[in-house]
Amino acid sequence: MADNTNNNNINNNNNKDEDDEFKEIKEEWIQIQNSLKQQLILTDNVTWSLNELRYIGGVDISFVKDNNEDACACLIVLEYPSMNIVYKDIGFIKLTLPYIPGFLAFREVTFLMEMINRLKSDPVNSQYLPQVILVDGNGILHPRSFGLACHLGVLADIPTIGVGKTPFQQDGLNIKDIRDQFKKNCQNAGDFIHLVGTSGTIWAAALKSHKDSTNPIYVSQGHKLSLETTLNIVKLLTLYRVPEPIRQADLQSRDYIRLNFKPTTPPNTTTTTANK
DNA sequence: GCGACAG
DNA sequence: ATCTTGTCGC
Repeated sequence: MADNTNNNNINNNNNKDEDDEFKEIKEEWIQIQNSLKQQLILTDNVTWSLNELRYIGGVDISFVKDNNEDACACLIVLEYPSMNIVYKDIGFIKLTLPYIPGFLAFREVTFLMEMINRLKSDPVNSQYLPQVILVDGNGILHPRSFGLACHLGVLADIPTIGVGKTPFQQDGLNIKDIRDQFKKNCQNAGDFIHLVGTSGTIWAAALKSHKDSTNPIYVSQGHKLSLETTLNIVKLLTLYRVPEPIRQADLQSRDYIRLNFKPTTPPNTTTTTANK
């Protein structure tokens, strides 16, 4: 009865933390996404044409600082081309899962689906069900070609677009090369470069969305849209660096937290005296 | 051993 | 994601 209970490997205590504390759950999640991936469509698969684009959704989740479970989820529907907000679903949520790089969908997608399903079943507002949803996170620009935008699109069966502010570096993609090419080739708003991996895969586009933007946004296919159509839609909806549906969802959810979040235990645990 | 790692 | 002031320009 010695104390060498886990000696399957000879030297396994020189790594960072534990050896992948999420290894089990990751394997499970990969299987789930592999299954969903069979339903993913990366060509134009919509009944409308661009000049019939009217209702566009944007989703985002904002977080409370120093707090791992309280957050605010928001679904915005904009009318194009007026850009008026015609529908808003916003409220606090309780996060249950951590952020694990490459697995953002599992942390956020259930809350996004709740909002979409609420709209789908709303007798008054279901007319505003968006024709396409812009997602704060990548689409196929992802280690397993299935980012949050893809995951949400398949579950909701709605066309989606992934919009990221930082890219995954995979398949030979490299942030320095991307920035160099971007700086060289993208001078005006609307200019973009394709992100082509070593394998020849076109993962996304780095888009100069606004004339004053130094950094690109990374636009990748989510579901049911070609990259070309995806980019055309993003360009139509961009007034600032971040496309308006996502920008509005972000602004609204941040405001909501600032105005409505009440800490349960204020940082006043020291003084219980001196009230007169 | 080292770098990368959406939000 | 969040922490933060100013600053440059239209």
